[in-house]
Amino acid sequence: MLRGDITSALRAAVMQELAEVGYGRLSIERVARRAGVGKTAVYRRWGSKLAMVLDIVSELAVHKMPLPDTGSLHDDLEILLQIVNQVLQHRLAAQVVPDLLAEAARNPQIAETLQAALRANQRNVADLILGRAIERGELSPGIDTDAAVDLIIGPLYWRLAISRTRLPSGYLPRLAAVTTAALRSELMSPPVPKPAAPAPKPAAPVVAPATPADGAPVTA
Amino acid sequence: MLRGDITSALRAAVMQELAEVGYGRLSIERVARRAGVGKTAVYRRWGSKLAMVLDIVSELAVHKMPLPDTGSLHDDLEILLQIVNQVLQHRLAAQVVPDLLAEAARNPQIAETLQAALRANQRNVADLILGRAIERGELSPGIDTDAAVDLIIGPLYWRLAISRTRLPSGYLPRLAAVTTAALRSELMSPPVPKPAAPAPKPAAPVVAPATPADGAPVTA
Amino acid sequence: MLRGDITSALRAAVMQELAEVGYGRLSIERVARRAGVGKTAVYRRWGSKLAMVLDIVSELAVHKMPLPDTGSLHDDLEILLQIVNQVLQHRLAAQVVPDLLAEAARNPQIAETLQAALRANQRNVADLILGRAIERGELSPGIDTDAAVDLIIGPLYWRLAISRTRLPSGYLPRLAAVTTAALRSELMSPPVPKPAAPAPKPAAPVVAPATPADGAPVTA
Amino acid sequence: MLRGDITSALRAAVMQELAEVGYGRLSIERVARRAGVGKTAVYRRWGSKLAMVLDIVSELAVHKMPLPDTGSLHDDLEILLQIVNQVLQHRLAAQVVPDLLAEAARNPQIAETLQAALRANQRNVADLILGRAIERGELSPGIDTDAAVDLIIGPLYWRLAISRTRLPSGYLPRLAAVTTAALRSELMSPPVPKPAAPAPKPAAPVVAPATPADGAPVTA
DNA sequence: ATGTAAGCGAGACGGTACGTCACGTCTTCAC
DNA sequence: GTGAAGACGTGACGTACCGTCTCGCTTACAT
Repeated sequence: MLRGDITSALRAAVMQELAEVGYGRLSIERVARRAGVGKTAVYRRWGSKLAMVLDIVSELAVHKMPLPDTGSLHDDLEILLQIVNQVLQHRLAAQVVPDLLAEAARNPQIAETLQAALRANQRNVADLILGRAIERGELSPGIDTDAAVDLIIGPLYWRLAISRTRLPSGYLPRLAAVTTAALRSELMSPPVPKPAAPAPKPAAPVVAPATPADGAPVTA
Repeated sequence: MLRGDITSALRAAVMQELAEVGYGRLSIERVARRAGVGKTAVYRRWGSKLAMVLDIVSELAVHKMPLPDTGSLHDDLEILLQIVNQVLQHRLAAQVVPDLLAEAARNPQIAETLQAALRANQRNVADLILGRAIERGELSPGIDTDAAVDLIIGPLYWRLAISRTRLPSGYLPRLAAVTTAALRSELMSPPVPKPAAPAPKPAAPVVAPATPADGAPVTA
Repeated sequence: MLRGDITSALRAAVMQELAEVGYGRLSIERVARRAGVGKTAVYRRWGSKLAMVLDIVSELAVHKMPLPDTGSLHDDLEILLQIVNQVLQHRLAAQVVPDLLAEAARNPQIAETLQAALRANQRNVADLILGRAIERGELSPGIDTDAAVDLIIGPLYWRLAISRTRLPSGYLPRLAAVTTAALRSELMSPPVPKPAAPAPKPAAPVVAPATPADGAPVTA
Repeated sequence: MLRGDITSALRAAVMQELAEVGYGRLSIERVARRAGVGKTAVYRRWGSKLAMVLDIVSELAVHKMPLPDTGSLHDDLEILLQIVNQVLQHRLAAQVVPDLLAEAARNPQIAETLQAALRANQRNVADLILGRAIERGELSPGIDTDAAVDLIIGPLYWRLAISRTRLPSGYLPRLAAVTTAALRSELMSPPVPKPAAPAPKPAAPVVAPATPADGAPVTA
């Protein structure tokens, strides 16, 4: 008969701790202390830090977000970007999301859970917005949907989670417009990756190994 | 008179620890043990974990990466994407970069150092590739260079560091081509954010608050 | 709520460490390791190495030893010498006692504790055995009890703790007999220190300063 | 060609350190610092802390002390006691001697060295004073010389090194007289350890095991 | 109404890491 | 070659948390 108020307090405490110190430094002890609760109360609910975080994060992600369906690719995209913007502006999410994504690179269970959450949640940008656009004939059926998702989400995620600089007014609509145009380009369909001004064979020699003695160059 | 070989061993150990456990869990003791060295050897070089990581990361980032200068925006972009791809494919970088970027959201010193590294290192994608393209007349002088950088880097970073799925053959050239086209679009210059198919004023009301009880929705 | 079994393990470990390396080299870390216990378990019980040793040694010393009371000075002495012999033959005591006594010359707290332990424990050879002998008329009431204690304990302690050579059979009874006779001698009562063959004032000139340049001669 | 002044300074420093912290805590570093000298200066002279201490202590002990030879056992003893008193009153010796003797119980090399020093130095109380007394007929040839040494040295050592209480005036002459009488007693010759008031065989049962659970009783 | 089960906090336990200090060893320079 | 200087690994310091585990206390359901 676990007490619900304690469970809620723990959930909130976990999110705050995740934001403040990240998954790596998150400790059961701090969570319990923050929730004003004994450590046993935590272990009675989840067997480990990982289980605890996975459970809480999964549950949160399930909070359905409204999927846009305006009938036009451009409008769908603009609304989607606004949603993403809104979510990632949230204090907690802005800290927790990149942290968990980074942790996912180390911990397969986290990666899996996040993937599952994304998938269950949206079924997805790709499958819905793009799918509908294809059905409407706005996009070519041959489009590489993975690459399309990169184009749609990538720039905004980079700006919000990495650069973390303010968006100038009009940024989101402009990004929506540019992305829409790019997606419509026939370049997005794999068969003919022929660039406008072809660089015959530029690649390998131009790029030096770039790997220093012992470590890896840190650059993005 | 610090011994160089020990310093190198420590540098390598720090990178490996960063990759394995992340900045949050990185401990001086483990670094020293991994490098086969006493803790004192670490403290003789850096006063704290933060100073150590900042120094090592800065130094690594300084390893100049060759900046493309082919004379055409498209070719520059393609080469740039190849470089980024190459760097982020590296085992260590793939783990360390997102981790440090997430940590940067918490630790201003890390944020600052990473920014400085990026800036010093490239002076930058924006200032060079874009600048030269503008000089050549390939891009409008009024272009929002911040947004342009988001467009260039965002999709590939998302794919390599977040989605972490394999790139299909032809991905990079296609991305370069699409991005080039998008940058050239008159949409990228702020004055006239008039989209092709304008969405009159859809924004705010469409998107619900989306903030659950205590936490934030986890979505990207 | 400290666990008694752990306290016991620590006590034993302290004694063994004291025997092996002495008070000077005794370290909390080794004690804990030897007891198969965390350092915290030690610090939860005693605040410092000194407090720990003092407590343990005090408690051990309190283990009442049976005080002889046979009705005759000689028998009391013989039994006392047997007790002392038995105690100092014990592996641990043989190492720990001289070590702590030497340390006591440096550390007043140790000196005090040892004195207190001795006093509380026996109330003492002087006050009891000698006292009863005086009451019985076996010894003169004017006897210098301090000197008497020196006579009683000194030879055996020297033999067991310093010379550390085996006792020949009959040693203890003989020592008891000789000591008894000496104590009974009228020489032991201060008023008349007149020796049999008095050496009027031989002392000073015969004995050279004997102090070398920088150190002191090591002799006993 | 090691510099003599530095060697002397080191010798003095070693003795002072021995007195202040004892052999266990004595460290090359402190010795060198105290002598105002580099650590290398020490290691060039002695290979280890043990070798250093052994060498210095041996050399000091060799400083011949004048052996009394007055022609009477009592006078010899009184002078001997005065010498011992004088030596053990010396600040350094009072600390160093018991410390090294305690350490000798752990370290065979120290034990051996001290024994050798004593032997070489005196050839000895036993062999000389007692020997001469036997030759003069003052003592029985059958006397247990080891036990005799215990009787001679033990009480004073106990008083000076263990009890460490002031000697009342007349203490040494009285002790010399009592000891002389005791040595002359026919009890000191093994064959007949018959005591005045014989306690047939009281020993074993009277004395309880006295060994507590885990440690050893600390008593002297 | 009482007994039993379970949630709860408190906190002792063995660990790990902290940042510092002292040490014995070894190497590098100045004389 | 003698000396000082100091970097090196080791190990201990006393503290702080951590995850685990064992306690009494209390609450609440079932008898």
